[in-house]
Parts: sequence; structure tokens; C-alpha cells
Amino acid sequence: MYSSELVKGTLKTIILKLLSESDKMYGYEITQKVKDLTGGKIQLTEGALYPTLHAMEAQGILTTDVVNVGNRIRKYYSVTQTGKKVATEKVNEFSDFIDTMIFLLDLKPKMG
Amino acid sequence: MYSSELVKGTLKTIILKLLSESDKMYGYEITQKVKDLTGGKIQLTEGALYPTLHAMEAQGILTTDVVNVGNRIRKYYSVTQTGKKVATEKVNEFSDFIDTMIFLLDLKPKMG
DNA sequence: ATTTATACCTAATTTTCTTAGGTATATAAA
DNA sequence: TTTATATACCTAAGAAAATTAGGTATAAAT
Repeated sequence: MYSSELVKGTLKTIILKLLSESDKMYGYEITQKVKDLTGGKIQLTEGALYPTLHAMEAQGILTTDVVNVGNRIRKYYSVTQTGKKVATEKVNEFSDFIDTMIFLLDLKPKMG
Repeated sequence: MYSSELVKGTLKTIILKLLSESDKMYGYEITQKVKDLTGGKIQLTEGALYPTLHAMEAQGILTTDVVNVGNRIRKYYSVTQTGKKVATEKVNEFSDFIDTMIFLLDLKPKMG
């Protein structure tokens, strides 16, 4: 687990990237996928996630589709047309930011 | 200039890295060096910088040396022994975080 | 029967930053 | 010569974004 301050500011970018790849995901699913993909190094908290998802929906970046699974509700989120642009911009900006930080902190980028 | 939320959480790491390389720097100098090295893409605000420097001094990570330059004061900061450990930890953690984000967002790292 | 996992949510607090000032000297431009 | 820019420090109010710590409810595992 990284110190909380490090992960700050990356939440929207992470959400948008994951939702851009699979056409729909629900909140809990997002937390689990991020946990899996990062080996537990990044764990989104629900207190941060849900308000952010609601805000992004209000901004027209995401749309929702509420489904009943057994007796539980599940709220699927997907990226709108506008959201796709935002997603690309966010990811590109973050990519540029990483390059800048690698240079500034004199880090060796790993080979893929 | 990056969106402010992106740069959040990187301030201490940037300060510690720069101060670890030159034995002493003053606040204004740090803002200028970061601006220069990043081509203006990262511009530290004084309202964030000074309180952080003060906090890091209070925590024993930095020490100060106040000098008179003409009729102006200049407050030099340098990294303490404890601070050097923190600096290494912070930079390593950030480096690891970048690797994780590159994987999570499926970014292509640039060649150095 | 109780804990863990799933699945949603909110409210109070804390952390961290921005905004917007204030003080003061030195230099460059108009 | 006055005005703007650069240097150089600082703080306080407010905003933004997260954490912490709850609440509700079903399903599955211990």
C-alpha cells in the first residue's frame, strides 16, 4: 500500500481508464479490479469512490444502469461520448506528467 | 501546466529530491528550479511550499540556515540525516508507484 | 451463529492545496 | 520617475479531495 498522499488525484484517471476498456463496471467491481491489477498496492476506498462516481455522472462523463442481481442492486457505470474524450485527455495528461516526474526525480523507467 | 489534482501529493518528494542533490536551497530557488526543469509544466505555489517546508523542518527532516543577502533574508534548507532516509524512501515509493500506474493505465514508458 | 464477502451509500473530519492577500528590496522598463 | 517585474519571505480563509467511520442489506462460508 502506497502512502495515501501519493495516490491522491489519480482516482478519476483510474476509473476512466478501466471503464473505457470494459463497456460497463459497477463500483465494487472497480475496487476489486484495481486491487487485483496492482497486487493490493492500490486499494480504492468506497468513501472516495462513490462520491466521485456520482460527481462524474452529474458531469455527464458517466451514465448508469441499475440492475437487480438476486435481491441486491448493482449500479453499472459506463463512459459517455463526452466521457471518452475526457478519458483520453486524462490518461494522456497523466502519461506526460509521469515523463516529467521521471526526468525531475531522475528515475530509470522500467522496460516493458 | 498540469491540472492541480495531478501534482497533489508530489510536493514533499520533489523538495526532498532537489535538496538531496544540492546541499542547500532556499524556497524561492526551489520554485524556480522546478519551473526550469519542467519547462513550466510544474509550478510550485508559495502558499503550498512554505507551510510544507516549515512542517518538514518541525519534523526534523530539514534544517535551516538564515542568511542576509544585501538587505533581504534568505532561508536555506538542507536535508538532515533523518531526512536523507525519508528522501530515499519517498523517491523509491514514487518510483514504484509510477511503475504500478504505467501498468494499470497501460502506458508505454519512454526511453531515456 | 458469526464472520466474511458482496454492494450500495453518507456525514464528519482531516489533509492538502489554492486563492488571495501582506511585507519588503532591487532592478528593469515606460 | 514612476511603475511593473523579479526576488524573497510569510499567513489565513476557503475549497477540494481524501480518510475515517459509520449505516443498510443479502449471500456465503466458517
